[in-house]
Amino acid sequence: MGNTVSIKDIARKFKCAPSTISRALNDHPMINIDTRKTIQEYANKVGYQKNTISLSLLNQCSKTLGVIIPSISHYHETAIIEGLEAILQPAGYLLNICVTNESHALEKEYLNRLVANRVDAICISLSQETFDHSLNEHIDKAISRSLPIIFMDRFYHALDVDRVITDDFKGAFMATEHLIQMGCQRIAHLHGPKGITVSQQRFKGYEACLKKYGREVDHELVKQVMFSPESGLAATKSLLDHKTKPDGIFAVNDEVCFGAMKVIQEKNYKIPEDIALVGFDDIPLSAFGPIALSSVSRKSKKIGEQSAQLFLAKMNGILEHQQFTLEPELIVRKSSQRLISPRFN
Amino acid sequence: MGNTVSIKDIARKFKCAPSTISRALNDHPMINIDTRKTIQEYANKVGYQKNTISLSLLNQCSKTLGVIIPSISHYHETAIIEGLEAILQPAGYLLNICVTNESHALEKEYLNRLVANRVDAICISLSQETFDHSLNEHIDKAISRSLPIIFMDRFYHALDVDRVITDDFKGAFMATEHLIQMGCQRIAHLHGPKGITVSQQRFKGYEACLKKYGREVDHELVKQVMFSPESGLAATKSLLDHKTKPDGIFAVNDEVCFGAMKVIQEKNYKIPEDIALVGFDDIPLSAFGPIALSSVSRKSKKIGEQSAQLFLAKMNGILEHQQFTLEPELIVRKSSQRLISPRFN
DNA sequence: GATTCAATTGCAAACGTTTGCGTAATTTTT
DNA sequence: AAAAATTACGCAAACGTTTGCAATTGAATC
Repeated sequence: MGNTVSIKDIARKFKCAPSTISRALNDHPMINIDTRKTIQEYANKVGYQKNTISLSLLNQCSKTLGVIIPSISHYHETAIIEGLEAILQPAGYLLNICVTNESHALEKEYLNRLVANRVDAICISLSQETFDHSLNEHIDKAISRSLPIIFMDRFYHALDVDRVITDDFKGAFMATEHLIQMGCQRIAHLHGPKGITVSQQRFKGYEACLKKYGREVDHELVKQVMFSPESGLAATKSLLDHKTKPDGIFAVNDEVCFGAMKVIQEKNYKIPEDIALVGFDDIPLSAFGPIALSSVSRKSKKIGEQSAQLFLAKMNGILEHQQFTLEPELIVRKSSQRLISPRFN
Repeated sequence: MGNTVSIKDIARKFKCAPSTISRALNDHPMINIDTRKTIQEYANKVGYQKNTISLSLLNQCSKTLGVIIPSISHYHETAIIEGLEAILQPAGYLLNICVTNESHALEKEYLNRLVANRVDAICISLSQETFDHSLNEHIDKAISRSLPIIFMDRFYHALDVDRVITDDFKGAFMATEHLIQMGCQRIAHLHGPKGITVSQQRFKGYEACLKKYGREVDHELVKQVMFSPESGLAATKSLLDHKTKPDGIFAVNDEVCFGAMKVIQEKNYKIPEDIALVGFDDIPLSAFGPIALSSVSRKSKKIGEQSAQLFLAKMNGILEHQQFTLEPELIVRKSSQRLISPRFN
């Protein structure tokens, strides 16, 4: 830092006003063309780099987007970040990424820090704790200072906000319907963590689909899991230990399915003949598990791209709130593609 | 933004100087205790939030760390970010995360942008293109302006720099030695992308271990891959199509192994009996693949934590360059744990 | 030769906050 | 009652950059 050179330094060197240097560096026609060139060359030589901080202060805009996410260890979140960067890098923005680990306290802390840093907007996926305890004054406060907040995936109420989500309900419906069409009679559901919108929506889609086909949700067949293979394994084990085994499982995400596949194979059931399996997220490894896994893609990267575009629209003064709901897509692979009728019928 | 309230606004309200407000909000004893309370309450009521940008300008430090990584789609990178955040969040820092997609142009662009934003330091893992063409003037320039640069994993020469890496050589050596001890005679290596340090180091470790046991590298058994399961599948297929098949494979990472396992099973070879397999990175799904995968853990989160601590040391004025080399750990699972002798002997 | 005009450049304020120093006003000490 | 000390606050500069406006210079016009 000691050797950072500023416009003032250059001005001293040339014995002229900082404003002249500023204009010269910005190629302002007001400045003599030769003067401009000379100054630009000198600035280049001494490695002058514009200080964006002073600009942020002046223009009241930091060219930075705050991103708050509950976790960064799954494909979905990293794909969102890739989508955000794909759009915002060319637009000259930087990303301040904050991971809350599903903690409400951290979410609040980070939100404050981003506001203090005057990010131009915040893209947020709420933490589980924020849901569980409806602790959302921090969000309301941020909105009330007219800082654009864009919700990704998880939003805490149906208020008039900006958001980009996937139609989880529909995705779950499609997955369940697919299992039914594959001849599954007892379709279990590995239900995600309680408070989270996506868990709830996926359960509702599952429920609605069963209802459409004249079936009821059998609560013996619904197990709650975390978003991890270990959790999926444990839950599936308890499903298999039960007297009425499932012949199909729709799980809240793919990692959970990897755990499920493990224990199903250990118990020598065949996938998909005995138990058909559909996950959610379509992670890059889904085709490379024990059995190629069928999965609902929620267009994770697209969520990032769409959020970024919504953000850019906000920056251009479009103030109306917008809601985007992306269409999920069912990717059918071996884990649910039955060629023979199920053993338990 | 319209309704952000500043110290000056509050000063107008109380008909006093901004300096008084500033001191009051910072609980400076110079200010009358009652005045302080009154001002603090008012500030709280109107939702005053300190503008950190002005502070950054004043203090010449932005409380932000720039992070430049080539990709964000693997466990390793996200774990690094988790490690960085674990240490830097409590210290009051924010992260500016930039993903280069292995592009030199983007790396350069992001580096400039971070410098312009006056981040306090940069943690960087160089892009492949930067290696391939030795395009590192941008790094030298950044270092010459005495901006602390901490290299993670990939560093471009043995210069006196700050860096935190895993001993890839040793990890590869351990993996190869393990395969030898499991009775493997023809150990193949799925070699990562050419230019990258980690690929080279892992190959060297593999090579050195073979040499230790009086063997030569058989270049028919070394295939180059990208860091993806698809690439691993293709490379393994070509290995298996060859007349002299391997009975052990050490792969540059776990994703590659997932591809390898797929094709090995399709061809009805047994893992680990016919072909034993060891990967690298120990991703969360490694135990949940087709076969529980043995893998070298490179302590990804630890790299982030150590880098963060090195950064904090720099912020505290420790100027000497430091190099940390973390010890890898071999996690043995089923994919390499042979109970019977190999079929091809 | 006075006036107008164009071409360059400088001045100063602004963004929000902190901080050393100066200065009142009040209290304590002699 | 005068001197000294304490308390509480204001002034102004600083960080780096931009920008409207004023000012200077020189040349062109009448």
